[in-house]
Amino acid sequence: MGRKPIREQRRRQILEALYRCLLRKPYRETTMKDIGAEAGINHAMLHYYFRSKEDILLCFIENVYDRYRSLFAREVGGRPVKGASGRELLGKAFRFMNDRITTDKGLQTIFVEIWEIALYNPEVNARVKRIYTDWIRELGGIMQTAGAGPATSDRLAMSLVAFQEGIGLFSVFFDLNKGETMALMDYFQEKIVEML
Amino acid sequence: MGRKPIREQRRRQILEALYRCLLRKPYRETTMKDIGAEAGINHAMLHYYFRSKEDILLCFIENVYDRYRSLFAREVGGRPVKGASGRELLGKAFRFMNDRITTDKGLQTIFVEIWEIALYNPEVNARVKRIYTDWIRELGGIMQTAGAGPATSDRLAMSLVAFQEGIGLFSVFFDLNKGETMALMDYFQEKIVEML
Amino acid sequence: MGRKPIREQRRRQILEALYRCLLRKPYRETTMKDIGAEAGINHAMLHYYFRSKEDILLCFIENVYDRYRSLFAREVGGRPVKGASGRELLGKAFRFMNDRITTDKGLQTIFVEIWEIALYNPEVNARVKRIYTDWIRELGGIMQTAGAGPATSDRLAMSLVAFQEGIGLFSVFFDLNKGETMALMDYFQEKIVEML
Amino acid sequence: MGRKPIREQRRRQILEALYRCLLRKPYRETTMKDIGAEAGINHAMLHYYFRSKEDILLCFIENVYDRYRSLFAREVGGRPVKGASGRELLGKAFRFMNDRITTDKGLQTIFVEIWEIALYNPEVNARVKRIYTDWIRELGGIMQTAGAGPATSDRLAMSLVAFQEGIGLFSVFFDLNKGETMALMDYFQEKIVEML
DNA sequence: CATGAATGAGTTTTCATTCAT
DNA sequence: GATGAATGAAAACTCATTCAT
Repeated sequence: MGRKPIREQRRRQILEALYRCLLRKPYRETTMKDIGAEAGINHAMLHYYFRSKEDILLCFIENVYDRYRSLFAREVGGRPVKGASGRELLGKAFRFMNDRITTDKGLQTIFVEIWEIALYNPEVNARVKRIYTDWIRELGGIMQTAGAGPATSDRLAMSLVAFQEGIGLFSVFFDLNKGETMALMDYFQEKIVEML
Repeated sequence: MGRKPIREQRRRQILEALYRCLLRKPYRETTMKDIGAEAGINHAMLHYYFRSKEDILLCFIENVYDRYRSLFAREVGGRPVKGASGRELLGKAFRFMNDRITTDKGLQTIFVEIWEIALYNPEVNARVKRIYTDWIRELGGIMQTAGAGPATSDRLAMSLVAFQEGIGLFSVFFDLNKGETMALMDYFQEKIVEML
Repeated sequence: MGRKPIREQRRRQILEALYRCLLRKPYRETTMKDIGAEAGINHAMLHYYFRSKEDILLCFIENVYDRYRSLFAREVGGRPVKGASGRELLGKAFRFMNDRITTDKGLQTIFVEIWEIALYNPEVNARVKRIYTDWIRELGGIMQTAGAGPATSDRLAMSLVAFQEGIGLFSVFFDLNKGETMALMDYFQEKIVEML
Repeated sequence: MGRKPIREQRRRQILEALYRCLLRKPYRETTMKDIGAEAGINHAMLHYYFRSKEDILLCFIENVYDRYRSLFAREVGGRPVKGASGRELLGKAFRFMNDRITTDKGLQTIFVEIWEIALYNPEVNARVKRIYTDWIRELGGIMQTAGAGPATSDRLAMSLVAFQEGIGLFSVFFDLNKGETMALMDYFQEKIVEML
């Protein structure tokens, strides 16, 4: 009885459609119809699977965040893996940031979009703030394992993430290629390692 | 001074109104009526003084840019002023960035807004790109006067501006106070000076 | 009793669900999903048991009418029961009206709803008209047994039912309690008895 | 400069259009487009002259009320006019009710509509309640001038208005002609006069 | 019988832009 | 120049009904 529950798949389809839409148009100019078309789904169905357009966005943000968290856990490992020194861990974290985040122009583009929305949308704001807070805390923790004092590591982590976001922004605007972007990041990151 | 033709005066009023509007709402939610009301001008007149809503935005960006260029010229001096050593000039430039730009939350908010629009709007994009290019070039030039080689100065300038934008973004999101923001900037800027 | 075919059971469930829904929302804001949820039945099934939303309403009205007819038959007796004088019968009828109808705020609320729908929906209109016609005729008949001439009894019955509906309406709007409502009814009804 | 301010005229046009619309369709099935078409005005303009569809309705109710209040003042006179005995005044009031309200089928139709909306819409409810309260108070006042004690007059006035509304409702449903409707009203009203 | 999925038409509302005076 | 009025296109969201399993 009843159809195969296809709910989760459809929701994913829609979230992925939003991702692709945001690569072409700002969120506010992306209509429900656009998202539906991109997902190959009647636009009325979007309201069946999500409460509202904003709900889609919120889930989308959550989704992106989760994806990267688990990617990070897989590639870097949240806690210092046995045998890996703090420095090695920090190196891995930097590589992750550079490789998976800062040089992913699509992702950066979407993040600029999300920052902007977060300026005046409290729900989005809360989520964005949490993402950055988590990220900074995570990085700070790793820096401590690599030998930094608590006060320094906090400030350094925040600076580093800010720097990363700035570079990400520029890589989009100046259409930097991966090499250029990484060079900018590397240089700074090396300095940081030296400071520890 | 000679009284300005009313046209210029009105245009300025409108651009200033947009500034205030953008402190409250995103551009795309700001209506022509909002801008008109804020400027104390009938909204139909906005089309008399500007071609379109986008035209207002474009002029607005130009305007902001000009304002800061001339402020910079006044406070720092575009060219190494006779008698000022390169290092001193760089210090002044840093102080300008920190004081007038990065710690001005309103300005930073508006910049986040503009970045986002620039992502998908070619006209805005061109203007924003030019602003950052100029700014990086300017800073690079000063760094050279302060002793950096041309290659290093370019990269450093870009990194510094990226960093600045990242910190500006965070100062908005985490609602950092002036002191906190400046501390983050200073720390990095000192390192840069050391590197020269 | 023999267990009722499930179909009838389900239909009843749905009609009762509509009753409860109408206590919370107007018919036109009540969705099929609402009714389904209230009945504990998948909303698509409503179309299996009824032709359409309107069909549910139509059956609902019939249902309410039948319920009150049989209640009336039980409590008052449709025909002058042997041994009961006309006046006694009329008294019972009045008591029924006051007790079971006019002071039942839920029922009155739903009736206001139904009047309104009947204004523009011919099917509903026909049913509502029949209900009032029957009711007036019934009451008129009783009045005749109580001694009124045919012409007087018709007019009196209609007036009385009109009055009853008016008071029912007010009891909802002014949130009159049972005592207040009955006092208003009683007073008028006594006058009527005197007129016979 | 500027156009002739046509605001009030347009608002009236729209309100009148709503009146005509409500004679054909329930409020909830009346679309803004319907009202616009009926008024001969682009439907987007309705939002220029009124905040929302509900705002139109609210103003409409207010408007109807005002119209009848001033009509009443003109035809009956709010206060016992010098030389007019209480009985005469009461007679005039009854004539007004019968002539202008209860036998106006369009008005009664619209009132049924409004009652229904008032059931679940607090704003409309408040206005409707106020209208009836005022009306009952007014009538009660006149009854006192005609000799009734305060307690009796209150109850009588409420009963009379309830009766009136009931008859109005029936005149719509049974499509009574003016004569029939008035006969029903008159009979009861005479009784009332006798009771004073 | 039952159910989640799908559709299509429709509703209110918004807004940049233009018009008429 | 200035202003209120007008337009038309579009957006988010809703829902009765039907479909597929």
